[in-house]
Amino acid sequence: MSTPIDTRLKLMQTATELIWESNYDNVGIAEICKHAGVTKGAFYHHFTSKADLFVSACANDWEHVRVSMDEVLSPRYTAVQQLEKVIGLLLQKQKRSDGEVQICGCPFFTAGAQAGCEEVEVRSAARGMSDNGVLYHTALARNLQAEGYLNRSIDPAQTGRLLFQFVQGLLMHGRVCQDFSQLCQDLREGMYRLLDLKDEYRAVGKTCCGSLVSCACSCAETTTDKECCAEA
Amino acid sequence: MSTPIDTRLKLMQTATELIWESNYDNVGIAEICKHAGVTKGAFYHHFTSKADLFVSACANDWEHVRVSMDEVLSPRYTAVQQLEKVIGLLLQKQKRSDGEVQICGCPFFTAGAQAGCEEVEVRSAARGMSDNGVLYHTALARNLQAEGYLNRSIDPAQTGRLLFQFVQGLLMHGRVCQDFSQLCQDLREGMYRLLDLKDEYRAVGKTCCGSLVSCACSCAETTTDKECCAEA
DNA sequence: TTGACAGCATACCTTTCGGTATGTACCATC
DNA sequence: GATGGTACATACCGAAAGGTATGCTGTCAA
Repeated sequence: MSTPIDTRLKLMQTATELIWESNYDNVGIAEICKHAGVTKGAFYHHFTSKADLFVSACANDWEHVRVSMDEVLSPRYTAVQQLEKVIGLLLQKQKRSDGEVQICGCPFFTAGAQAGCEEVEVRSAARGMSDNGVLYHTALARNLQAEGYLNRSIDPAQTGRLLFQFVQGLLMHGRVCQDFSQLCQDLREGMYRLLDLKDEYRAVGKTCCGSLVSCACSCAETTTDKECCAEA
Repeated sequence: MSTPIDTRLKLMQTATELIWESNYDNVGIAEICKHAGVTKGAFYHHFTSKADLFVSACANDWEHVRVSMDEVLSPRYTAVQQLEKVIGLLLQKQKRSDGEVQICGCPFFTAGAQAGCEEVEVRSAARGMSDNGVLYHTALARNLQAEGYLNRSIDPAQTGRLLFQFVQGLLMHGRVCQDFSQLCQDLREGMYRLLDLKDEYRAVGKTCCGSLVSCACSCAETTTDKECCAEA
């Protein structure tokens, strides 16, 4: 017995999943409905269009991410701890519901960048997600600077953008290559360099995976450490 | 009077243009044909499928980029000159045929990252483009290190990846935001940081645009300096 | 002169897409 | 027990997609 709100949620979650693993244009409404176990009638009862679903799914997903990010950027943690936890969250996100690793990047941002000039709602939703991402990376950069972890004086806003842009590019590249252990190394090293983090606070990137990654993943608290970097 | 090779070339170029400004899934064969001024019959005479056209267009475009990159990475230039010229090339690429600035990123790489699990040819072509990009950025990083422009000892291969990933993310982000002057600043600053380029070789990023960018653009040799960063 | 083939043009096919129109089961309210 | 609204289900639609079948036309070797 499912309530209307369940149906709505299921549609958003299914859309997120499918678009994540493929892309906006390539995932049809029929496919989403089939995977969600509902009919088209139900779909158009809850959403006015495919774009509407996308925007809603964006908001829904961001709400989850935001909660995690707020937790991770809590003042309880030092800025370096925050950094490591953000890295952990990012890696954690690149896993499917079945636990298998599949690097998909950010479906919403990707969709926004992909969608041509048309579909303004989709683009603006993606842009909103992008702004959110930059905002949180900016906060992270600001914290790191304020607590004296950085070698240079930086512009937090610009650094936030750089971090976000790098992460997105990294994930896109990971999507093509599907090399998770390399993704781990590159993510860490890239962020360190963009921030110009002081050497003593850099985790030894050489050994990558293993304890480092599992440590990073564990902060996401949804899976055990073991399965995080199995191929290492 | 157009020769068969003209038709083939026109189709590839048109496909590159349209996909560049939109995306692979969203651009139809009919649209490409219309813009190229040929019919579907002509299209399927030269290409077996849409994916085939994409792969061919990839190769064709890369051939042009490669020539530019080989020129830019010539030993005639110092490594910092090479770096500035690469930056110029990247910015130069973000302009349409009509001269207007439109940040579109790399159509091939984007397509590869976007295309779901299907269309293996498309994915592998995009991956090839990605490998090419990494290769050349690696060479750039190696040169910079060899000539002593960097503060730290780096792994050129990893740094090449980081640079490429960052650039792709930057361009995707630019695609969403369409802020060219910010793109200029961020591109330069991001690359400097990822390389950890010595301070004395960093162009003053604060003033961005203006002479810096036009200088960078001029190396592409296809347009005058004036129109490069008009809104500055 | 003619056959053959490259290089197209035109018409059409099938599938799939986003979206709609309409019907129905259910539950609360009066 | 009639009414009305919510929450769907089913059937269908027009448009556009990628791709095909076939016919025309110019060129060139035999």
